[in-house]
Amino acid sequence: MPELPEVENIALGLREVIVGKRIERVCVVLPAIVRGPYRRRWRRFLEELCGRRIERVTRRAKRLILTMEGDSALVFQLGMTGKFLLPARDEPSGAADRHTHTRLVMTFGGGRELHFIDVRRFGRVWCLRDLDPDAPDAAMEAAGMTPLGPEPLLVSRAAFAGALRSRRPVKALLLDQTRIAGLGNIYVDESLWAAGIRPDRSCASIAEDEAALLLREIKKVLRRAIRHGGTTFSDFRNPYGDMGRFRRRLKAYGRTGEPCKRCGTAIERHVVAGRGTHICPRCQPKE
DNA sequence: AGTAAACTCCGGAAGC
DNA sequence: TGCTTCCGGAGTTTAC
Repeated sequence: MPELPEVENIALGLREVIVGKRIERVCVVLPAIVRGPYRRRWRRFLEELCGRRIERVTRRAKRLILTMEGDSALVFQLGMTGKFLLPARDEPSGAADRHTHTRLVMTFGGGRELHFIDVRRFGRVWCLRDLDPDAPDAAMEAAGMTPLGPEPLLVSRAAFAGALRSRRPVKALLLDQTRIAGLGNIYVDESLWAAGIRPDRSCASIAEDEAALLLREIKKVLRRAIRHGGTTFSDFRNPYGDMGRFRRRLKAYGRTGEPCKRCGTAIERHVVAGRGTHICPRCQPKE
């Protein structure tokens, strides 16, 4: 599942290849993924992109943003299984994956292609105008996209404490993209394990120093995951087809029954906020 | 209004 | 072999 670190790595990988490239054509294989004001006029919107250069490849939370000359933009939300692939220049589109689950293909001058692939079809792409890549929220909200909370790597301690003002379970808050934007199931479980906080605890029970610790651990986990290329749990790949290397460094997520890396107690799996949740019952005590 | 749970989309994987 | 169930990011709906 692509969360913030995976999308950051996708952006890094795409940036070095496609920035400055001129779009020759965009082929939408599955029109149902297109959203926004141009949802029903995407053909025309995408035709207008032809001949323009890609100016920026950026990330906002789990969204990947391609900004073109003239401030038109494509914003991708990858859902569970969305990924990008940059087939090597001469590769004759061979992978079976590519034929059956490719949802959109951009072709650049020189013949280089970018494929958006998404098995589960939860991924979406928004066609936007007048997007400032350094402040994309205004354009995204104007197009009807759900407003996003602050970036976890940039948010201040005070703003984070504010985001936690609630009586809901802390895990529910961390997954709520309108409160804080970019975390998903994997990194929420990892951060809560690192901070020694039980995911089902009410935010109201979390003291100021615990919140500060939690934020520090969130930032540490995200930075390490970014550095290691993200986590491949089932099928994440970067645009070159490489797996993330962070999986073997996970401390809680997906380790049900295995010994806690801190105390040796078996990791347990529960359901919190409707999600599979991994905890060490000893390191993450009740209240 | 805030919250929570249920339901929707979808197909691979796991279980029977 | 073939069926059923599970899973989840995010949006919507329903109920308190």
